[in-house]
Amino acid sequence: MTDRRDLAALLHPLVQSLIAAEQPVLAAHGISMWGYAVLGALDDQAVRTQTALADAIGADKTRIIGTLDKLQEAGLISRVPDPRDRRARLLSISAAGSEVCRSVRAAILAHEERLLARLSADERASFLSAVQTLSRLSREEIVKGG
Amino acid sequence: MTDRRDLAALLHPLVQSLIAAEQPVLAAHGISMWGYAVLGALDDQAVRTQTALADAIGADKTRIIGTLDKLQEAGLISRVPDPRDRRARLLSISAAGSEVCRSVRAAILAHEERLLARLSADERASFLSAVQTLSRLSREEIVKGG
DNA sequence: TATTGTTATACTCTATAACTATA
DNA sequence: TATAGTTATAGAGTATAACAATA
Repeated sequence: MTDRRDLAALLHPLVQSLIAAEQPVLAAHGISMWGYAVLGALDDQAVRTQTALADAIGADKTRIIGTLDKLQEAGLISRVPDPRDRRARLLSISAAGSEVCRSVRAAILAHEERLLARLSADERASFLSAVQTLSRLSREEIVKGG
Repeated sequence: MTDRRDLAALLHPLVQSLIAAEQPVLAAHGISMWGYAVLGALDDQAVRTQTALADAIGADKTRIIGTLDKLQEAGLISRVPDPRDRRARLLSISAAGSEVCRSVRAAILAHEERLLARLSADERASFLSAVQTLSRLSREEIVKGG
């Protein structure tokens, strides 16, 4: 191992910059970062409760309410009481929401491709593979050092 | 390019978990995350003003004052008015501070090594190389897509 | 007048607790 | 009594503005 700064110190500023780079794309589509996170989660599969959705994107249930209000108002998601248990809200993405999600993701990935062009083909492939492997670890696994 | 989530979405939770994993180590040495950031910056080189130090670690100048107070009180840094311009504060790390920095870094790197063991040797090397390459980019370069 | 550090203030984000409705 | 969602409140972290000292 060559001497290096810790991963958090290296990655934290990078992530902050990546988030900043996403803002213009999100603003152009009229959605927030949390709105994009919600669309991304619902694009995979519908969800039965807002609490489950919040967990899926690492947010508090109280934190996504305003986001859901806006997405619903914009017609990007559907949010209806479950007829079998009217306490719960059935959440799903609309065709328009799916289109926004795809469009935003394409723009962000295109932007990221320009950054990844700084890496060699080998580095690039291994980097993406490693990021996906590590991002599959749970917080507990990482904290414990699994 | 295989379809994937965007880098910020993949890396943000990972970084949060890495930061959480650092807390016990930092607590054991009685310093905060910002304290560790300051020690890391001063370990490379002394700095003439607090504003320059804040910039170096991506913080606001008003944000590190309490941190500097604590580090100074603990004898981990030296902080004296520049005799040639008494507005500025000459900042440098002490022997004790350097020792704490080294000790904390060693513990964090050892922890991270356990995580990186999940990657193949090839992936691991390319991942670290890529992270260091990307982390050298300025925020402007990343936002613009350089 | 400009700059460095500091303090005071306000703002944003987030979490906690209290409330409503359903079960 | 317990759960889902919502609202209200409070807390942490951060940025902005005002201030004192020095140049």
